[in-house]
Order: sequence, then C-alpha cells, then structure tokens
Amino acid sequence: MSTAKGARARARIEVTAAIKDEARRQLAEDGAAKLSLRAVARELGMVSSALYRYFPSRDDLLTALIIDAYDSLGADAEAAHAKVADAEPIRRWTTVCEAVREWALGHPHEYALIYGSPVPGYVAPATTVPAASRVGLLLIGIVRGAHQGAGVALPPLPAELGPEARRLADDLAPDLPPAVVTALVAAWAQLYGLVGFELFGQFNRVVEDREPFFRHAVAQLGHGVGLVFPQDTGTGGRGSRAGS
Amino acid sequence: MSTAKGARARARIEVTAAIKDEARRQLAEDGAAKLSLRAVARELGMVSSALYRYFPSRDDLLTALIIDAYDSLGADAEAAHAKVADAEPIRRWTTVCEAVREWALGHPHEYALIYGSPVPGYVAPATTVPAASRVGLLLIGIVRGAHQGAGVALPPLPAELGPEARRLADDLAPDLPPAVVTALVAAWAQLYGLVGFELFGQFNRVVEDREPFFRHAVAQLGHGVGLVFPQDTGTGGRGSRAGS
DNA sequence: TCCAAAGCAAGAGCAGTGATCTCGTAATGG
DNA sequence: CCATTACGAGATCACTGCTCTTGCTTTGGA
Repeated sequence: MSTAKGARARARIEVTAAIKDEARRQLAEDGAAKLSLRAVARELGMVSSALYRYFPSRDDLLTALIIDAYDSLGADAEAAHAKVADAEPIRRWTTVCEAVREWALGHPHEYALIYGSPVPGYVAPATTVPAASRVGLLLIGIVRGAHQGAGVALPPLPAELGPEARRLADDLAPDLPPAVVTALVAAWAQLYGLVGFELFGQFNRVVEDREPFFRHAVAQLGHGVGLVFPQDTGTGGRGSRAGS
Repeated sequence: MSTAKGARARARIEVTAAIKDEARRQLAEDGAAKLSLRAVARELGMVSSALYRYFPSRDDLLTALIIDAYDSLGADAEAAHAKVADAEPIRRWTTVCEAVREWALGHPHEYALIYGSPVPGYVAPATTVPAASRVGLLLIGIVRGAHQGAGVALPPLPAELGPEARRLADDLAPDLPPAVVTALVAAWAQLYGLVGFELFGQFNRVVEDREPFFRHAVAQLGHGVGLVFPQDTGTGGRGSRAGS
C-alpha cells in the first residue's frame, strides 16, 4: 500500500517479465516457430486469454523478445570489447567478432530470431533499431579509432559506387573515408554470414575446427577495413593481396 | 496400352507436381511458416488427408521444396556462369555471385527456406546435399581455373589453422593450396551474409543503392581468394600492390 | 477373364493453435 | 465511498497438422 505506484502496476511489470522469461525459455527449447501463447500461459498458471492483457498479440511478444535479444548480444559484445579497449584495433575487432559468434552459439534460437528469416508479414518496428545497432556502432568505433591517426589506404572504389559510398559515410561515420565505411558495412554483413553458416548447419561436414577458421576469417575481414596487425606494418600496406 | 507405367503412376507424379506447385505458390505469398497443408489441398480441390498419400508430413513437403529451391538456385547460377565461361575468372566469380543475389531477390521465401533459420526440430536429410552443393562447386571450379597456371600468393595462414586448412583442401579441392580453399569457404559464407542482410532487411535505411555495393563487395571477395582483374579499367589499377 | 491386393480420396475426429468476447471480481483513485 | 478501470476465467471461433476408418477404382497375376 505504501508503494507509490501501487500494487497493481508492480504486479503488471512482474507478470510481464514472467511472461517474457517463460517465452524465452520456450524459445531456447523449441525455437520461435513453436512458441505458443497457450503453452506460456499454461506454464504460468493462467489462461491464454489473460496473456492478451500484456501483449496484444503473439507478434508483439516476439517483438519484445527480439529487442531483448539484440540488447543481450549488444551487451555481450560491448563487455568483450571493454576488456580489450586498450589493445590494437585489430585485436578489438576480432574480439568483438568472436563475442558475436559466442553469443550466437549460446543463444541459437534468439540469433535465428534476429538474424534469421523474418516472420512473414511481420515487420520489425522502429523500436528495435537502437538495440539492433549496438554491435554495428561498436565496429564503427573501432575502425574510427584505427583511422584516427594514420589512415590505411584502401583500393579506390569503382566510380559507380561513389554516390552510395558517400551517402554511407555521411550517415554512419562522416569522419571516415567513404571507401572505409563501404568496406565496413560489407564486413559487417559478412561477419553475420560466417556466424549464420556455422549456426544454421551449412558448415556441417565442411568446416570441422571452426574456432581458428572463424578467427582467421574475421581477421581477414579486419584487414579489409584497413586494420593491420602491429607486426604487419612493415611496408605500410597490408601484407599482400594479390601478390606480385 | 502404350503407356508402360499405367495411368495410376502417371497421375501420381502429376498430382505430386501439382501439390508442389501450389505449395510453392503459397510459399511465395506468405512464407514457409504459413504454408498450410489444408490450404494447399483446398486449392487443389482435394481433402487434406489425401495429401498424406503424397507427402507423409508437412516437413516432407518442405524438404521437397527445399531441394527444388537449391536446384533452382544452382541452375540459375550455372546458367549465368555458362554465359561468361570464357571470361576472366574474376568476371565469372562476380557473375555467379550476382546470379545468387538475383535469384534470392526473385525468390525471397525460398531463399529464406534454404539459407534462413532452420525449422526447429527439422533436420535436412542427406538428400539435399547434392542440390545444396551446386553453387559451391561452381565457385570452387572458378578458383581452380584461376590457379591452374600462375598461383596467386595469399597471406600465410596462422599455424593454428594449418590442420583444418589441409582438411578443407583435401575434402574440397586437393589441387588447390590450403590457404586458397580456406579463403574460398569463408568467401562462400560471406557471400550469403551479404545476400541475407539485403534480403532480410538489415540493409534497410543503411544501404540504398545496393547493386553497385554488392558488385564491389563480391569483387573484393574474389580478390580475397586470389582472383585479380586483368587490368583495371577506368579508374586505374586497384591499389593493392601499391599500398605504398 | 476374374478377383484379390494395393492405391486412393473422402470424411470424421483428435488435440492443439491464435484470437475475440463476455462476465464477475478486485484494486484504484477522485 | 463508489464509479472507473484493470484483470483473469471461460466459452467460442476458425484454424492447423495428423490419424483412422470406410468405401471405390485401378492394377497385375492366375
């Protein structure tokens, strides 16, 4: 009674949290497709219709879980990055990439929820954008730090890509060269290609020892955005591509 | 009389095809999650239970659609490649990549079926492997052709990746250097990262002019596996060896 | 030619789903 | 103190995948 907001309001957020917890539990067990409002309600000792007082539809419950998943991934990535915040940019880059992979391996169904096939007819509301951006912002920050002083030259962009590259740079990191921002966006997508292929079974019976494979692949990705290993800096370029 | 197999067998394959066609139609409209056996049967003027004579379960119908999708994608990619079979390897590489993207944009739900989140509890039977491998084999062939004569040097692999790289090379292309095969597998996954991000909406409000962006990204991917432009047109050579 | 065996569609039925509506009860706050 | 509001229960609707039984039709061997 003495609580300012009243028992009702408190019960509401408690029940809301309980619903999300149970839904997340079922999600981790059977995946999003088998998430059942009735099963959640049953497990919580309520009747299915009562759930609609908290989430207007199954899709709204999914949206809540999506935001939580993005935030969980973002928090993990940020925490991993914080531990190596003073290291070389390439080290920070690979650390964040590996954190993404580890979170994905630990939360496969939640990963599928946010980076897998979208539910047909479902469009992610704008509410998800901030949470969804956290990893991307982290990567941008790393690359920005690396290019702060000595910029590493990237191959020139084809002319047809010029306008789009400038638009990307304007939107995401006006202080970085368009070629770098373009490479960064591509690397961002490619990172999730690597993670997704491993998680969704495309690497089964193909790649066995996945950790070093992933580590090397994301290091190459880092090179593609201009990050270099400290010992690699000999010639000022990255160690060689098409080799001569 | 003339029909050796009898009317019954013929009717069976006809009905089977009709079911798959209608299922594919519904797939393209509402996505895999909303594919309903009853709706397919209704549309075909039969009763739902009759469908089980042709596909023992909904998942088996999905499996059939998955194999068809892999084959459709593979056929498109192979056809696109055949048109430039005599061109430079890098040109063939980007052509195949663009064919993959175009097929995906044209068949978003089928793409989601084969490269999106797997259906929980559903494991793709080994039957899908040959169809699923077609694009990969195409890419391997292109890289093999490019390395036939003059091998292009890639950066050395880290020691920890050595065994896995050798295993990959043994399994996929024993005639290619392990570093190349490793880069190829990574590029393969990364290609689908690019396509998936565009298709699943991750590029919305980020990348606007996606075709040149994609073209450039897969060209870079090609460089990563050792393919080079004969001589760069227009804006002058890629600055790779320049690097300064 | 005949007839048992097999293939097949229909229909009823089961257990489950998301969603909606009504109705009595309990907390809330002016 | 009492009208308003929030809430949970229950019934109900239109669906879903799937199973089983019941007849009809085609098939292929004797």
